[in-house]
Amino acid sequence: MADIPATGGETLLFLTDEQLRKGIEAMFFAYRGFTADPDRILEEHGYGRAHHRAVHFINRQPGLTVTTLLDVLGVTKQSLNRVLRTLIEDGLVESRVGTKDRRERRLHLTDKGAALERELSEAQRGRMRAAYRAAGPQAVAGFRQVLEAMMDPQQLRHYQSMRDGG
Amino acid sequence: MADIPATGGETLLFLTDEQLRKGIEAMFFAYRGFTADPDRILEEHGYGRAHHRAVHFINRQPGLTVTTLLDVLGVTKQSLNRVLRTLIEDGLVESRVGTKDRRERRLHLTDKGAALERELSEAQRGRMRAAYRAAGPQAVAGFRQVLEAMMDPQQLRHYQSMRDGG
DNA sequence: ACTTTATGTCAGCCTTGTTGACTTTCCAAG
DNA sequence: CTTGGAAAGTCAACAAGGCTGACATAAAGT
Repeated sequence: MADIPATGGETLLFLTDEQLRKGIEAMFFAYRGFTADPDRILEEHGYGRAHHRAVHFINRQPGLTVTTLLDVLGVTKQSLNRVLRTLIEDGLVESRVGTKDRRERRLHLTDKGAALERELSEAQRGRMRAAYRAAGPQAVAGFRQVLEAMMDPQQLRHYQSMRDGG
Repeated sequence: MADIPATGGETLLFLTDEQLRKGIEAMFFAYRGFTADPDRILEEHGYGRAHHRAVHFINRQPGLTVTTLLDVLGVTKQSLNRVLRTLIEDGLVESRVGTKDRRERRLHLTDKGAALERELSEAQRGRMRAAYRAAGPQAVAGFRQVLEAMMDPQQLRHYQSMRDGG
């Protein structure tokens, strides 16, 4: 990337519109690749991306409430409920009444749900792993820095709420 | 990131599932931020993301044919046509019969279309610029390396077909 | 003349998002 | 104990934007 040393020691970027547009299109095309493998698997099972997202976050944080999941996903409860209902009906997700507050529904994956989650995330991790290996460790660090800086503060909060594996 | 030097001089990454999952969620949350600003603007104008994508690529490559645009966007002609028709009716896009091959329709933005494109891309570039500045030049290079490695070969082809501003 | 390509269009379907209205359950404060 | 409000679920209706299939037209190529 074109950059020039600044007087203070840090570097200043030449952020031309062309460079920024390149970054924008990189996001667009890469996101397509990012979802391509799970999409294929989901189609075989008769599910969509919305199901993937639900299953992913339930797996990440077993026992989370519907409200929490709504907040993370950023959709309406009606929209989520449609997805959640089919997952529960199909026996992938279990909805347990909260022990302390019995209005809450604590969401868990069943064995069947965990199996689908594994299938989906293995495919997605496979591509991510390949991209990481191809780009190298320094690139990976930069990748995550830029993505984090691109998030809305609310989203960043959800992102950071996890234990970090690296 | 955790990495260990290998015997050959290159580095081997510890690609734990946790690290990969973090990268996956970074993509998910960042993509939401990435589309948030244009989405707001589009809504004011009564358009959707599909219109944004069409306008973006027509602006990038004025005079491109419908078939080319279909290939870049990766949707069906029926789907694109619906979007393209409203853009032409609203006077944002002009469809000119090809001079050499008169079956082709060459797509161009009108002044009005270019104005919307500018409004959208300025918002999106604004966020991208802020993220780039926050992360620094080295991070930006890594960001693009990982994204490129994540694309499908076909998508990579479209991505690379452009002149690179950096 | 015939085939193929590029484009457009109609009809219908699905997923996944939305809003609005309403109910049930249940915790917690008065 | 009653009541307010939060959590959850449900029904209806709608829109955007994907998809398939079928078909029409114009123009290019063989």
